[in-house]
Amino acid sequence: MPGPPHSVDPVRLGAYFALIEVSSLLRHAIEQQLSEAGDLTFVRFQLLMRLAQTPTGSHRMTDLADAIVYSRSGLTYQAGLLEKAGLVTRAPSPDDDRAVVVTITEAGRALIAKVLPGHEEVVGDLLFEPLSQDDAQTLAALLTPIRDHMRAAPPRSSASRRRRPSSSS
Amino acid sequence: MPGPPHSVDPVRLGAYFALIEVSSLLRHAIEQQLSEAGDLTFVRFQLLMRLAQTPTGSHRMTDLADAIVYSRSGLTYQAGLLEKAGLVTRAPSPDDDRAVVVTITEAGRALIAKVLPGHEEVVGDLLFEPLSQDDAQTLAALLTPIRDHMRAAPPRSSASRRRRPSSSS
DNA sequence: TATTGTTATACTCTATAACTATA
DNA sequence: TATAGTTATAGAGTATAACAATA
Repeated sequence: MPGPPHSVDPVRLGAYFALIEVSSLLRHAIEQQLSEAGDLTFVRFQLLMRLAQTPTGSHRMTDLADAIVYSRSGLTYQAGLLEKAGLVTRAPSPDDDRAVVVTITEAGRALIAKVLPGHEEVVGDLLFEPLSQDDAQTLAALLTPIRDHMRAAPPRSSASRRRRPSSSS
Repeated sequence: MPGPPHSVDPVRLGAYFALIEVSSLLRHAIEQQLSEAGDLTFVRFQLLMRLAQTPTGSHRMTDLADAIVYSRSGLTYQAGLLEKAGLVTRAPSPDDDRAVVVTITEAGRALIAKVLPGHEEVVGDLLFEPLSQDDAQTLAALLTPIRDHMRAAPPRSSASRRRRPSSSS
């Protein structure tokens, strides 16, 4: 019986599988902690974190969508939930009347502060426990260029809004 | 205004963020390729791959659930879809009449074969493009122990079936 | 005309609890 | 009694397409 026609580099395969598994398990654990500690999902936590990291605590909707993940409509949904919970505000941008500026509130910052220690504990226990400080450094040094590369070359995902040919009934 | 009360190790933070971002972007791209090339989701692809890797092409339901992800009911759902598509079969286990053995079909193997080249291309282009062979080796060497550690210490996730105290309605 | 964002919608997925059957 | 798996159910999340408004 034939094996795979062109066997894949086992080293890469191992790295790839481990990456998938690690991120999947990590995300699972994080979701659970965030949910228990602050009724947050990982996506909403990421959004709040991204906002909290800027001096103004603000971002445009599109920037958030590009940074975190998805479709604009998906972000509108999540931002709506955050706003409803009083964790962010949305206001028209002064610069561009089409744009909406999302800003984290005090309550949002407080929630981050409340949740962060437990979050870090999970990440520390799960991700970094088997790693030395040097290892962590190495890991960052490997992953950062990958991240930049992925960001630079949006190959299939994140095609900005497509427009169909229109016309023709 | 107070910064974070106990600033986090920036190196670890960088590694953590990069990991999240990389896996998220990668998964997005993979989902897209699998969907276009073979009408597969990543989860179902993983299930088929896991099956294809064993000599018999079989696994018990519980083993699959533990290996890939989730709740048993979630796996039942996904296995049902795979079975309906003719990619796997389900049969009672000879050893244990409670157990169900899932087996990949020829069609399942064919679909894997059809989808795999494109899959590898995406992974190669996105994940390994900025990495030397040595880098890939290093990455695997870092991630594998983490994976094993996470598997060994299921901290919050994957509590096997819990049982409430019962009684006392 | 291109871009920003929202809405409506339809669908996929996931988990919890209750249940059956076997060890 | 504990484990394997399924079912019913209910909710959350996501993307696509259509739309309104501004650049």
